[in-house]
Amino acid sequence: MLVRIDPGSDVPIFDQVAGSIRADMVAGHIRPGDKLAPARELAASLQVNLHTVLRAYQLLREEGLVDMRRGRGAVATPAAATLGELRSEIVELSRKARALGMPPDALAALVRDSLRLDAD
Amino acid sequence: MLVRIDPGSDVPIFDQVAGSIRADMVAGHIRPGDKLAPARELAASLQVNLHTVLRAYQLLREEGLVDMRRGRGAVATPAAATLGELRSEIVELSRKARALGMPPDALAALVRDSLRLDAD
DNA sequence: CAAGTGTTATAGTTTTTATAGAACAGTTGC
DNA sequence: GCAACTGTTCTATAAAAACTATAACACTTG
Repeated sequence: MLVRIDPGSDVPIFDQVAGSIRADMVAGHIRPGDKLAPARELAASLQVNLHTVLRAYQLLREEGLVDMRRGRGAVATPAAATLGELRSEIVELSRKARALGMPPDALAALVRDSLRLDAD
Repeated sequence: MLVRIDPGSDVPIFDQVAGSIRADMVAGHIRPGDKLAPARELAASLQVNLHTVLRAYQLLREEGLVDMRRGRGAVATPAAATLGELRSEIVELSRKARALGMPPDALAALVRDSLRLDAD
């Protein structure tokens, strides 16, 4: 599990960490049953505080993507696999948006709002 | 131009305003050449500070979606029309994500990261 | 029982967001 | 020309969110 963050980004670190892990689930690099890196260990490797990583992990848990228990660590759930079903759509959308020169944050906000609305 | 915001949301107001306007561009409700509401006027109707609305407008300008000049106001650019090309993809992705019970913020982060990466 | 895990609590600093008021500088239309 | 309206810039403040730091706690595994 390789997590990358950009300290200079305006996106919160905990959000970047969660996003990086979600991307690995979509790509199939993280599959159900796989253990995530221990929070303390990941925090050290990213040179970030333990709580920042834990917040990312808890965000993923709220989304049903990981199971967490003290002593056992964080483990990817079956829901992590269903994420892969979105892969082709996301790739296609990204491709078109890139061709239009659309900034990532703008497209993300667009998708977020679309999903938030009751009907499309 | 109808702008809706949710004061209780965790999404910043300026981001919601920009998002609402982008959504109108995707839907074709705002077309190139259309004038956006004057910042002071929109701020008053949303009961929000002038600077908050201006920040949203300037965000859209940085994305090339609007032209702004003092005295003349904010006007949608040709880029606002190309946004509509993304409509079907966004709708389809939202539909699938909703079926998977995916939270809007999680999907948004996924799309954002996908677009940010050099290659898919 | 020891080592490793997430959990909780408290505290403090930094950054971001949002507000407020004022003055400035272009544009438009009378 | 000028009055009204536009975004722009500036200073200042308050509130909220993000991040760090430290410590203690509780469950799991070997």
